Amino acid sequence: MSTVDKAISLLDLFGIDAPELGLTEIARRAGYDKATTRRLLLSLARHGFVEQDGETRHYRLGAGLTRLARIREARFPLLQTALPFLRELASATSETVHLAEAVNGSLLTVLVEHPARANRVNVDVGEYLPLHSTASGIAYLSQARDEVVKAALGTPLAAFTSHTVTEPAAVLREVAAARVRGYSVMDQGFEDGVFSVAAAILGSGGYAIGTLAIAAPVVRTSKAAAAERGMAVAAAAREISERLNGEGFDARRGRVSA
Amino acid sequence: MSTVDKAISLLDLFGIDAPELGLTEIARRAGYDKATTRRLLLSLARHGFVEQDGETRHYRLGAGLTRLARIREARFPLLQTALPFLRELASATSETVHLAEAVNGSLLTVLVEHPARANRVNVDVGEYLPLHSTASGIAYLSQARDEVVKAALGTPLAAFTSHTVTEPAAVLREVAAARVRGYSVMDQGFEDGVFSVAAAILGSGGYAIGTLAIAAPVVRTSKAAAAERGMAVAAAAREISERLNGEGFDARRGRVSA
DNA sequence: AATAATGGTTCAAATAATGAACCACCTGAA
DNA sequence: TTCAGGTGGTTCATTATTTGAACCATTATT
Repeated sequence: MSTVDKAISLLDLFGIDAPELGLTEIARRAGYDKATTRRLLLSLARHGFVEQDGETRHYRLGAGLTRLARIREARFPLLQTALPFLRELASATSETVHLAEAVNGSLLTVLVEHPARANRVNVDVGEYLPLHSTASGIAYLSQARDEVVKAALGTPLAAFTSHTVTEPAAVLREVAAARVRGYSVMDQGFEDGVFSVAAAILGSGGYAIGTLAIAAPVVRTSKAAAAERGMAVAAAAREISERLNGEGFDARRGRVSA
Repeated sequence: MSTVDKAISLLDLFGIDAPELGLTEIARRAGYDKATTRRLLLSLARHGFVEQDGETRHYRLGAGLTRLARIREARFPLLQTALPFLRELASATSETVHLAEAVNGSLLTVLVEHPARANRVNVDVGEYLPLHSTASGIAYLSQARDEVVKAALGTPLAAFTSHTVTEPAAVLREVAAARVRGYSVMDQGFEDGVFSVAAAILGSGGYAIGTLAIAAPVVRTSKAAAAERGMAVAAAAREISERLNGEGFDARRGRVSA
């Protein structure tokens, strides 16, 4: 493992649940020596990726990340483009709506809108979504390159609930169905009691770069409700893709026409 | 220079002006060998800090940054808290309003609201602001630790325009004036034709963690207008500080009371 | 006063980073 | 077709950086 990987992996220790950590704690969690850990943290701090509290001496994520994230957004305004659609869907359906982005062949939750009601599905920003057992994952695979699909189903598939489909062939059937339907459906494949629908957001190459999903308690989900939500995410995902890739983007062909 | 620093410094090559770069280009700009550069990029890509376009093979900033930036924001909601104030100020004054955050003793622009008019001051997200020659810098120093002020004025001060004040003693007088007044004033110290006012945003320790500034063309700036803008930024900065640090935050004492 | 935490530092030994030279590929020119 | 010059990407002996056990200073806690 390269030193750079070690340094960056330190950043992954900071989550919503553990926003500030001491040196010894970080070294212990990461499994590196204290001296090493400190040197890595200093490098990260030099670029504003972490910062140290003057009083407690604890470390936390720094503002340099915000800067780079905003430069990326300027180039690729996924969040900005998608946000109004998430709001709209969350308010129309009164269910949790979340946006995931493809990173290294994994899906990463980057934006969540929770409805204002007590019994709802909770999704956290920063959560990774397995490809074979979430509506988002199936939707993503339905518009991904063949190699990506092969890679995703090549390793053994984990069973998260008693409903999780773990045979690659069965997953592939779901993927194909989603491609035809325009959206994917997942009944408690990742978490018990959660029913989701999702659709892929396409990049200029015509392949999925992310997904938009609605997650609802299974008790509030009828066949009709699922279809309705599915049509809604599919429409929103299509609209987001078009805005993202500019005019002249044909969803059928999935390429920017010259 | 550590390997980690080299890797992270590659990210700094991606700006608003150069959002996508090829391998050779990156190696050339960074001054590293092509093989080295590629290995560093692969490490960064493994964590989603950069991603590679499948067709052009060019690299750009990745979605992993967004994830970490959002985790930070969850802990420290400066952008979220400040955004409505920036909007409000920009619309009330019809001038450019920008928010900067302290990173390693430098000020970094993280949020900008431009007014809907042709003749305005342009500020870019990601820009660093010199401490001695911008209204933001002076405001920051007016609420910074003594060591920070000493460090900032210890090295020779660059003259950006014919108006730039470069004698440490004169800068210190400006800093003191800003502390008394509650906001700082800068007349074309960084860019000709630009007049700015700024106020510090305080962290829970009572020291500046960032600044809020209004930048206007000097032709639209009278003494009265400057005072008015100054009062407005000061009030907004105070309000943001209070919200950020929770109730019980006393701006005078600048500490969270137990 | 002893104990056990913490953050931080040192330097010889171990390991990982480096870069010149090398492909393979593409594009435009002759 | 062939060549030149441009990509992105790879290899491996040489070299420089990273590593970590042991160390110190400080701060609670017993």
